[in-house]
Amino acid sequence: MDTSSGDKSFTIDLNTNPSLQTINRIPHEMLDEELIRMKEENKKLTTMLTTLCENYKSMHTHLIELLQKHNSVEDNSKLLSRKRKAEDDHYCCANSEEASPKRPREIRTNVSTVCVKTTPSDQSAVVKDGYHWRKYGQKVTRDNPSPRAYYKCSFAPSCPVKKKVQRSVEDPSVLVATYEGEHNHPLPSQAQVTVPLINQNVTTYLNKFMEDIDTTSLQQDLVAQMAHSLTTNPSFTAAVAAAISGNFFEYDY
DNA sequence: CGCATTTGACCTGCGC
DNA sequence: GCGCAGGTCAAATGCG
Repeated sequence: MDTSSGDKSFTIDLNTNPSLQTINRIPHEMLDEELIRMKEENKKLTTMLTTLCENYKSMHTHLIELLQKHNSVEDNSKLLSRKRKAEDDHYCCANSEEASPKRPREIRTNVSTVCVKTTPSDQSAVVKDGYHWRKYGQKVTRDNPSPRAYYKCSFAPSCPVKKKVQRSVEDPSVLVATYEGEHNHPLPSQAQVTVPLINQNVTTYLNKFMEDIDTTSLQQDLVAQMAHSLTTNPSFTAAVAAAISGNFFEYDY
């Protein structure tokens, strides 16, 4: 793969169907060499992962700072309704498992928001996340002409999880789903799961952040490193495939 | 017939 | 206390 070209498509052939008979015919010395190479690749990947985690941490810290600034500005704005302010408090504490001190009666746990891109022809406010939901209400809110739908998890009668789904004001093709609570049962089905775009709070920050950095060079560097590590070593891809198929421990370390 | 959805009424919290 | 807005309930309705 030529990462220096303008082609932004990125595919990795993991060689997921290696012939184990071929592997068995490889001399022992070569296997040792491959093992050493794999360890080196593993080190590289570990280093990359560490770097990514550090970048994520710094971005997360930056995000929290920006959100705090953003909320302080909005608190001073008299244009917002009282309920909207309450929602901002709620979003501020999303995923932090902190209840608002102003609302001790209402304990919100594990609140998360996801955005899901839909096709323009798809007018249904349905987010396929693998769980079974029963719609129990719909309301048109003041700040959004699109109706907000209220769902309860219907897979288990005792499951307390609720979901609100509403189309985004900025982009009607984007469904914003807010989940409250935690499922007390396993995921019934992994099939037909709609891939969420990203946490809504992160979206705003990332849009600004990505304007400030050289995304092209960053992406090219990352892609080049990952592609090089993964594709130049057939043994690595064979080992990955073996691990996936459950044969990883057949390797004699 | 049973279940899910719809929708108007009602409840609740909050600011003035 | 009143009004507003979001959230929930439950009877009516639709559908397979």
